[in-house]
Amino acid sequence: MTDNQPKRILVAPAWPYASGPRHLGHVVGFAVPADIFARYHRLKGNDVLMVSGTDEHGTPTMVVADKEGVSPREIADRYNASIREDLRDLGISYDCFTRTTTQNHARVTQDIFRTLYDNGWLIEQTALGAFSATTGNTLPDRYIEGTCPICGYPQARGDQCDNCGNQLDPVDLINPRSIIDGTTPEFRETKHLFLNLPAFADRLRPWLESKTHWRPNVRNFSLALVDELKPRAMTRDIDWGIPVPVEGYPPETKRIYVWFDAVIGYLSAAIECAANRGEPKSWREWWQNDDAHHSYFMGKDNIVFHTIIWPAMLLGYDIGGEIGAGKPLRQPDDVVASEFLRLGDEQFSASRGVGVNVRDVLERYDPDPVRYYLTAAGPETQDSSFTWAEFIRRNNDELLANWGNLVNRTLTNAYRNFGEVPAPGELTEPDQAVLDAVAAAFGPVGRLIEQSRFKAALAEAMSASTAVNQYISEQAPWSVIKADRARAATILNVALRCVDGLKVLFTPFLPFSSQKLHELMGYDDVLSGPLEFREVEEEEGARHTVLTGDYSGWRRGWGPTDLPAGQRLREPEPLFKKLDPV
RNA sequence: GGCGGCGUAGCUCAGUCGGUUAGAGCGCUGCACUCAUAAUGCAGAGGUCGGUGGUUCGAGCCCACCCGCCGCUACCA
Repeated sequence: MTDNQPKRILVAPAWPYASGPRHLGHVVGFAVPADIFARYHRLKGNDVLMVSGTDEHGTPTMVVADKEGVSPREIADRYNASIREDLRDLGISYDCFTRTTTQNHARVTQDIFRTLYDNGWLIEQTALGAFSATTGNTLPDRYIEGTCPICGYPQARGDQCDNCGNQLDPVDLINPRSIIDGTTPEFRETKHLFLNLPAFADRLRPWLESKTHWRPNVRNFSLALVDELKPRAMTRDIDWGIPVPVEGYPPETKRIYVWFDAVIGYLSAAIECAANRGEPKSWREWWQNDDAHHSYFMGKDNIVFHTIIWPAMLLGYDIGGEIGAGKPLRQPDDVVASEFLRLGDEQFSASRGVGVNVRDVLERYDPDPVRYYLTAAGPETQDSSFTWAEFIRRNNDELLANWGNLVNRTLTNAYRNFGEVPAPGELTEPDQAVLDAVAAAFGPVGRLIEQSRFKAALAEAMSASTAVNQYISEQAPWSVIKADRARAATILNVALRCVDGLKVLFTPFLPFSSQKLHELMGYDDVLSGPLEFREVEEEEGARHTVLTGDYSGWRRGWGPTDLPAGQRLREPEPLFKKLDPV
């Protein structure tokens, strides 16, 4: 990715589960890093395709639906709508943020499932499963509670006893009960189709070993798994999900495992996006192109699905059925997993009500301070804690004090004294040095973004901002102008050009304030525009709404700008609000 | 239990293949400036790099053990 040829970059952020509102711990992992990466590559001139959507099938959606006495579809609809609004308001620039309940997604999923079955990678096995006595649905191990057969702890979970730490089988629990409604689960034999993961181990291992540029946590974790692979069931005893395209698996009782279809979303959403644009074959430029690059973004809990299961599915699908049409599909080039965000010293947990919902934050604060915080203080290499006090402090003492203040003092000086970008005279050595410093920041910041080192990239951009603050303090145009207006014009011209360059440097991280600054600088075009919802129609009147944007009209160019002297400035206003300490 | 991670300045964290006086941001102290949302700039104080013992000419980085915290352990994502 270091040459100058435009590249096809697939940005693949994990699919948020449509079973409830998403909190900061979710978006810090998949949304914000992916968006920084996507926006950077767009600025650089690459062909970015960022696709994802809400993950709507599976047990968690059903559990929520059962609790509320509504259909799973109703839950999925509700949270698809709220999650895509959260993501729009955070400025996550998806080319297509769709959902897994589309006809397109079902078609692609079934093609892959059927092809894996025909190729012999899905094998039928029977296992003892737990079922809810009231609904007849599968009861995942975690939803069963009982007395631990080892230590006698009365609230052991089906998979593990929280008291003695032993791993359990729900069948062995004394007095088992469903945590959903308290009834005793039924255990009976059930057949499923298992993906033969061990059969791929010898191809996955060297592939993983070759990924030396991955974050160590992702690579090491995956390599540890690859030697102990067991076949994994890809069907479930539920009636909410994509029907199994194999005989003997009626949709009334059996559906495809939610994770099987969720990872396929990266492919099906690319196909949908192409169709929505009226170029139905264009997705192949990303998926069947040796020069393309695929980067996946997620929390660490999703690693196994992206480094083992999805690659195995792609290997098994090989040159494909209907979708592949004779050519293999591209494997992940990078899998970027974040660690976990804690709330103070507690783990975020949707089920225990510990967390800060994206919506709650965005109702009180602008998106860029939130993005700044999640990038600067996010759990990039180890778990980190969110606190409101830290959020306020980062906003006031870093974002506003350094970058916001630089913009404000520069624009205020220039606007008040000249009303436009003043024409420069001859440049002094310090003038050239600060311009060079800003220009020189693009290389490292870009490289760090490409390496998924977003924290360091943002710090690098901030230090470039510091350099310009230093320059202005040393040159003191407010003082110079009293005796030498021409020299003050030169200083402010240089400062404005620096700010204009920094604006681009900050755009991937802070798209909203960068666009606002773009306008204050007197530009009329779009650096980073609004995202939008579009309705998509499928067969028989089925409709859904996708989050997208018209990125083709956004300004390109990863480097210093060519700010024209004489360009009228607009009346300055602060980019960021000072927040009251909590 | 097994596997893995973490413990570096008051706070949050960087420290790539072990190599000169251990870094950053914020906070703190002093000075300067006063264009700017009291925001900026300069200077400075502050760490026996969790503990113990090893390997090495040399260890924050490697090894062993110990203490503390955490995650994963796959039909919950």
